Amino acid sequence: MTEQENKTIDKREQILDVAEDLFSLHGFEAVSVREISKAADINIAMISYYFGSKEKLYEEVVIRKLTTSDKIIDVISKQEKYADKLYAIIDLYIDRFFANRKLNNIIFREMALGQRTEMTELITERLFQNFQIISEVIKKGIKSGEFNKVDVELTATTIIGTIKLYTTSTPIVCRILKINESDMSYTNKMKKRLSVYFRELFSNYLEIK
Amino acid sequence: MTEQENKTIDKREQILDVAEDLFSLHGFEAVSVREISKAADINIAMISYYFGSKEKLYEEVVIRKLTTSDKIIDVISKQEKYADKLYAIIDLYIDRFFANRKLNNIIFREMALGQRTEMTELITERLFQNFQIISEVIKKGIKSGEFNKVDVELTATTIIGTIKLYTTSTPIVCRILKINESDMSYTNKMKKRLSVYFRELFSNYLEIK
DNA sequence: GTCTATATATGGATAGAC
DNA sequence: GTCTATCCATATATAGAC
Repeated sequence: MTEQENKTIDKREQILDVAEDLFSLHGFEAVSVREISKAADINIAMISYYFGSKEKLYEEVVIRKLTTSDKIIDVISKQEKYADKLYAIIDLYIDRFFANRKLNNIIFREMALGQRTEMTELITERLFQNFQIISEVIKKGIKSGEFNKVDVELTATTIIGTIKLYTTSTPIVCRILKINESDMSYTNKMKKRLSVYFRELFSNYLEIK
Repeated sequence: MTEQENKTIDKREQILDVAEDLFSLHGFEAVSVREISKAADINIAMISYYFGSKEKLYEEVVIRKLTTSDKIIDVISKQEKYADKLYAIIDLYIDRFFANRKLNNIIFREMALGQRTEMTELITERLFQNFQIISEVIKKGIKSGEFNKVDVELTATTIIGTIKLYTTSTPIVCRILKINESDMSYTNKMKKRLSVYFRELFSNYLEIK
């Protein structure tokens, strides 16, 4: 790879990062390519040059992180008990949701709009896989006799729904937990607290004592 | 009230209903006043006439349903056990979230944007009240010895988070539950299922046996 | 690859006739 | 209250010079 090619990729990534920030903060329609070009410190024409259009840029912002390969199977296989498998997945999802907060904002807004496009199909597919993984573990746990017979789908949505609320509705969550919104140091404490909470919740609901 | 006044109120309400639909479907920025006026079958100039601006119209769409008085206190007081109080609140919230699906879409999108405006303050305040009511019941239940000592705030967010996922991420939920998205008859079944699920979940987690 | 200048469309809002 | 016509700001996208 030549230095020039490297530079080009950097520029592209730089634009994508800035765009992700802005789209996450204000939504697709509210952000202009002018803003993006200004924030990314590039000429406005470069966005058309690199991506073709604002819409294509938006799609690439979403898709680039959606297609990263999954190492979740490894995480699961390391644990013997189904409960531990589940908790390992939950911890992984907590990490991911907090790390990809911005992208999640974009994704779930797109979901809420509920318009069928190529992109929403891709997102739905991806989120569905997450649910499938959780559901599978719970189902197998039930079959093995380790878990109670519970509503598998709703249990899975409780996990996603609760974590999602924490990463996409910051103002209200900060209000509830009496945290200063500008103080982002709470993230780690929050992740730990969520992790502990799910263990307590499901050790009562799921695990047969 | 004269007939003319009545007609005016109807027109206003009509515009507000149509606007709520469109804002919920596409978001504030993506909807033009031209679209709204067309869909509401009124002249475009009437929106300025009635509301002053697009933004004011948007605010009124949100605020009009946010200021309805609460009968939640009645619902709680009818129940003796804290568990039954909690389940009564949950059922009420399930009803409300499903009934106000469109508005919730708008509200939580506004939350996700996380920009401090007069309106978001109002929304945050309102949502916070919901959390407070749930939290209070759980706290009192713990104090009375009826409930286990749990993470009160996270338990409350699980309730809201799970219900919210069902009403704001329809495509993925339909996918999970293997429901046809266009078939809206599932709503009642879904509400019942959620209600039963929360009872099972919390009878294990909260209630001391 | 990078820039300026511009074509073109669409948006919100309102002046002024009725 | 209702409408048409129009103003003006801002948007995306691109042609063409360098």
